[in-house]
Amino acid sequence: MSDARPFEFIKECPICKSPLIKKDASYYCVNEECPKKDIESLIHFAARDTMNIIGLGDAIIEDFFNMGYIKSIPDIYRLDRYVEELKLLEGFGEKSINNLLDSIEESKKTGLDRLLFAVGIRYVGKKTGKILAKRFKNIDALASASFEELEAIRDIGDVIAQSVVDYFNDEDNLKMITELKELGLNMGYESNEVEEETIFTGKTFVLTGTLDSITRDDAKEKIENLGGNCSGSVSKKTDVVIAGHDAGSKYQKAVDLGIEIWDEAKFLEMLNI
DNA sequence: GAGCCTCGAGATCT
DNA sequence: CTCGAGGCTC
Repeated sequence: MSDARPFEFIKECPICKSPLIKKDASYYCVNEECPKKDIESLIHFAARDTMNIIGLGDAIIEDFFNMGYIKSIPDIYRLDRYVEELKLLEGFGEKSINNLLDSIEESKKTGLDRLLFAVGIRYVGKKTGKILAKRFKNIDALASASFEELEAIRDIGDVIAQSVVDYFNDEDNLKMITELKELGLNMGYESNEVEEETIFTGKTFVLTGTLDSITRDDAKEKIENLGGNCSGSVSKKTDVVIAGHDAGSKYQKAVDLGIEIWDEAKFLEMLNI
């Protein structure tokens, strides 16, 4: 790639035929109006880490988008209008559609932290969503927060503060939030974290290697619910490294830095308070 | 010492 | 991205 040009055209977007540009390791369509962006934002919304709607994966979202059933995020919660029609689609039946609608209904309860991540506010991901949800408790309080108020929060700097202010100043975004509220989505946040101190409280953990009895995501969630933090890399700020089998460089670094190491058995024992 | 800048480390974002 | 450390100026 030549440095003289701002970007290099590679190929065309399969959806709208506009050129694609390469940014980091991925290709992006230059067309701001490209429907692929809408599809991707819907996929992100329904994904496991966000609203966790089972039965609404990327392929089905793309199909439903192209067929006109889901054009926007609120449309997901209006899908029940088409229930009889959907059951007739190839590959769907009574049971799969009912399961899908159940999962959509269930996702309404999810809560503000994941909802903030799901709607795609720039720089607001899983962690920042939780920080904001915890601090403001409901979406109206967040929507009326000032830049100064946001920037004063730990781990929120000027860039994220501005991004949040901009998001809630946008009429389209506000309209969508209102619709979601009317459709019955939970716009509040109740912490499921334990109040009392645990061995995990305030400590930073790093997971490495393979754990047999629990997935990495579940382990992370449990640690966080018990008041701990998880990070991806070992540093002098790491308190404990949890090492499954076949652990690699992170294990070695923990040894070098003299950081406490728990094996899976020790970790399970600690979870079992 | 307050104010401003740059830089690196660590963590996060989609 | 955020933030704190360290250097520099006034």
